[in-house]
Parts: sequence; structure tokens; C-alpha cells
Amino acid sequence: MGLEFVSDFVFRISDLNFQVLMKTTINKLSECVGQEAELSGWVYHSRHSGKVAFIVLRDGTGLCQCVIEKGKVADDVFEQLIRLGQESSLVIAGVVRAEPRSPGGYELAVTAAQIICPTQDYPITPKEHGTEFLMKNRHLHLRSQRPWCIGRIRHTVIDAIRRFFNDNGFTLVDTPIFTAAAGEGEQTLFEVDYFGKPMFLSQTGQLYLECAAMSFGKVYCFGPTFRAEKSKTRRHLTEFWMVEPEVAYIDLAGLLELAENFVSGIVRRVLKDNRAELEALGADIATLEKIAPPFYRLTYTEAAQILTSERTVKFMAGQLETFKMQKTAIEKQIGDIEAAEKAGGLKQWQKDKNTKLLIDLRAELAELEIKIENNPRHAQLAAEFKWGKDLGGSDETIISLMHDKPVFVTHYPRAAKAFYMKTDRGNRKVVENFDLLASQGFGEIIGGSVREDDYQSLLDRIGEEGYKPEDYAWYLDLRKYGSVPHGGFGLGVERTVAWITGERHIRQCIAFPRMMDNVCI
RNA sequence: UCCCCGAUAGCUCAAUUGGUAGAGCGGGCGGCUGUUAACCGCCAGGUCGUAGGUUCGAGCCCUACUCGGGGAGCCA
Repeated sequence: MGLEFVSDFVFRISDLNFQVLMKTTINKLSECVGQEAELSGWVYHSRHSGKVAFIVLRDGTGLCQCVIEKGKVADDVFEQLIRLGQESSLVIAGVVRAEPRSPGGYELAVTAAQIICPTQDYPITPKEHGTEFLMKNRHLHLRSQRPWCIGRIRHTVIDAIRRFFNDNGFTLVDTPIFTAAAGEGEQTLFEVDYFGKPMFLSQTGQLYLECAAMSFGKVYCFGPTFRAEKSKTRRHLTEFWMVEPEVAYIDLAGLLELAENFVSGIVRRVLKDNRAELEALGADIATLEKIAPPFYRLTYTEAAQILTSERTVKFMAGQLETFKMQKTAIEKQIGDIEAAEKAGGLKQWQKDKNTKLLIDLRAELAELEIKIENNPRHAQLAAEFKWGKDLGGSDETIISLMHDKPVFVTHYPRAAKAFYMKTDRGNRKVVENFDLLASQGFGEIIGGSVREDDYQSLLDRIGEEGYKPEDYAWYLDLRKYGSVPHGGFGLGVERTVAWITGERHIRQCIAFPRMMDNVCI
């Protein structure tokens, strides 16, 4: 829409001494108190009562209340401004002053404004919306506060990741996204037609990174990852972002140390740069503040012992008891509200509040019912856990719920893990690998290992898996020419953001999510 | 791949046992000098997901389909 469309609404900024104004952004208003400043943004919401109107402006850096008083601006300006719908775009100028009642702590006493694009009927209102509606309107939903807060935190997480590796002597190596099929896990790869030949979208850069580590010593790659698994859960995307460091001359203890410093550093940066966003999202800041090395370290065997122990039986029973008590409490709350509604005599605003409350309570109740339903199955799965199986999602959840900081689980059975992981020197049945389970039941955010650096052992493992050695010729070469102990890990960005923000669904942690059954826009 | 739930106004949801489809928000108009998801009054807004069936009568019951949500499994 060009300016022609809105020409009726435009009044010239140049007529109003705009040349003396400072162009600024909402996050810098504290530097402009007492001065006239100009902001460019969108109407987040607005109200007016008689001779005073309030526009809460959104400019991408924050929210600011703009006060328009009749008499202090021209009457026709006032009339035009109070008619602006949500998400109308405008340039607005006024005197900056501190005001605790404004969202960001500062407000603008408006002296002039230029309407860029007036808007009516913006689909996303300040009220409740369902997931389907918001995902179909994801192009607009990104402007709302919650996606904005999560997007800002995601940005910090990614910046912290890059900074951590760049400051610690790592070289960035971009690994390919088109990859040839190489035995492993083909059913989970997306196939593409590459000039008539099948190629696959990358699900890890690791094998390529190992080559690069032998050149640069410490390397990392950071890019999109594609998994064609038919997993329809809140923890899965088909396209997600993963960062993978790989280090020459490192052992398992070194990797764990690297990983815990890395994750702690990310959390610290978010706490420093995005405290307001964390608060707005209702994240568990107290728990995040405890995230610091050392993390807990368990071997797989110890984890298996915990899962089959009396402790887990009691823990699961305790959880079930808690869930049931919470359920009873919520049911009572719902009953009370319904009784009050039936009794009548409520003001409209009280009814509104109750309606909203009931929606929340019923959602919470549904969540609890699922937990109550799943608890016995998960308890049974844990109790029947046999050494040799991979840890299931519910097993990881149980272990992580028992700890207030992230937990490393190391030394998984060799048979349950990938061929390239190094067999443990002391125990031939396990590999030198680790998963990092985020606290509070968020599950795995990192998986990594020391790599098999011995030529013959790697060749044997490739044979055991039924792969063809010729498919791995270049990978085997790394073990022929100056092989060294080395290893690395991969961290899922969206899972990390979900864990830090307390967001229960991973799809909210990427701008345009791709899931098995749904690709938003 | 399997299981459960849902689809009613632009949005979020009601509608008793099968008996004339309702509220809030959003939109429009009017009122209010500091509001914070403001408030008060009025107005407009519907082929109840689609197709069949049962019935005097279906938003409600039955069958199939479509779309969405949640869970299991599998995985990171």
C-alpha cells in the first residue's frame, strides 16, 4: 500500500518542526527524557476517553504508551489517531517522560504524528486465540508479545553460541546440506532429486566436521537439520537448528566440561540480556540462576539402576499423588466458579474473568489427566527397564525431574548407539558417549561422544552394522592418516530455547515451524 | 502406524432430555479528562466442517470423509 492510499490521513511532519526532533527507538527512550523524540512503529492497542487518548506503540524494540491530549494536538489529528485500528503503522513524536504506568517505564506526550497505513480488522485481537488460528496467521502472530519475547531470547541464544565458540578458538566450518546416503538411518532422511540421482537433506554435519577438526583442531558448524521421523510430539520438528562442535585431542571428561560451560554460558547470557522477556514469559528464573558447572554426571548403568530402584517407584507414586491432588484442587475451583455463576448477581467483568479462568483451568485439568494416565505406564516402563535398551523419552523425563540442574548420562550400551562412537577402554560393552538432559523434565538437549579413532575398530563396527566400508572410505582415511582422539556433540537450538523460556511446545521456538503434519505458512 | 478429543458469528466459547442458535471480545455509532485486555449504551454479524442417514423435528443421535489438537510408539 503506497502513500497515495492514505493521503487523506497524512499531515506534514515538516509543518511541525520535526527537524529538531530526535529519531529514536523505544528501548533508548531513557536517554531522551525531557526531550522531544520521534518513534516509528505500529499500534499495539489503544483506548480513549473524552479528551485523552492512549496509543500503546510497538516498534520492534519494546512497547511505549503515547498520550494524546485534545488541545495539545490539532483536533483533526486527535480524531484520526483515536480511530486507528490495531497494527496501524505511524510515525509519532512527543516529549519523553518517565511514567510507571507505561509498559516500558517511559511515555510520549504526543505533539505530532504521521499515519503511514491505517488498519482495520486486524485478525489477532488482545483476547484468546487457538493454536490453529495462530499458526495459520503466523505471519502476523510474530508481532505479538509472546513470539516476540521468544524470538529475542532465541536471538540471544544463537549469538551466545557463536560467541562462545568464536571466543574459545573454534573455527566455523559450514558443512553441506545435500548429502549422499551413507547407510545410517536412511528412513529418517528427506530424499531429494539431485539431477536425477537421489540425495538427502543433512541430519548432521558431524562426519564432515571430523575431517575439518583434523585441519583446524577445534571446529563447529551451525545450520538447519532435517529429520523425516514420523514423530508428532511437542519436542519434534522436521526442520530444526543444530550447532555441533568437534574437537581434536579431547576425551570424554573434556567434552563434558566443554558442554557444561557452553550451556551455562548460554543461560547466563539470556539472564543478562533478556530478563524482561523471561519475566514476561513466566520462565522459572530462580532455577535458571542455579545453572552453573558442574552438572550432575550419571553413567547409563547408574541411570538404569535408578529407574529400576525403589526410589523411582516412590518418586512416580509421589508424582501421581501430587497430580491427583492438583486435579482435585482444580476441580473444586471449577466447581466454585460454576456455582458462583449459577448463583447470579455477577458483574459482566467478573463473568469475563471467570470465563478466561475456566478456559485456563480446564486446559490445566486436561494436562493433568494426561499425566495421570501416562504415569503408571511410565512407571512400569522404568521398572521393567533392561540394561541394553536406549533410554526412552519417559525415562529421560523421570531422571531429569529428579534433578534441579542438567544431568549428563554417559556410557550407553554399544549396541544401542551409532557405529562411530568410541568403545570404552575399560568396558567393551559401552561407548564413550553422553546425553545432556535439561532440568525439569525438558529432556535431551545435547547428544555427543568421543569418536572411534582406531582404524580396525571402526572398520569392525561398520561391518557389524552391515554397512559397506567403501561408502565410508574417506571417513576411514581419517583413522589412517594422523588419527587422534577426538569428539564432539550437537545441541538443538529450539529445544534449548523451549527449556530456557519454559515454553511447553517447540513449535513456538522457531519463527516458521515445520512439523510432521503442519507447516504453518 | 495406533488411540483419544474437537470443528457453532472475524476470534474464544455456551446451548438442559432431540423442540425457534447465545455471550464476551473484535467491528460500527454515541458517551466519558490518566487509561492499562478500561468502562457504559445502541447497532450489524450464522447454510452449526463436508456428504449421507434416523426422526414429525437434528448443532445435539448414526455412518463416512476432511481439517485441527493431544497422547503412544519411534527418534535428537
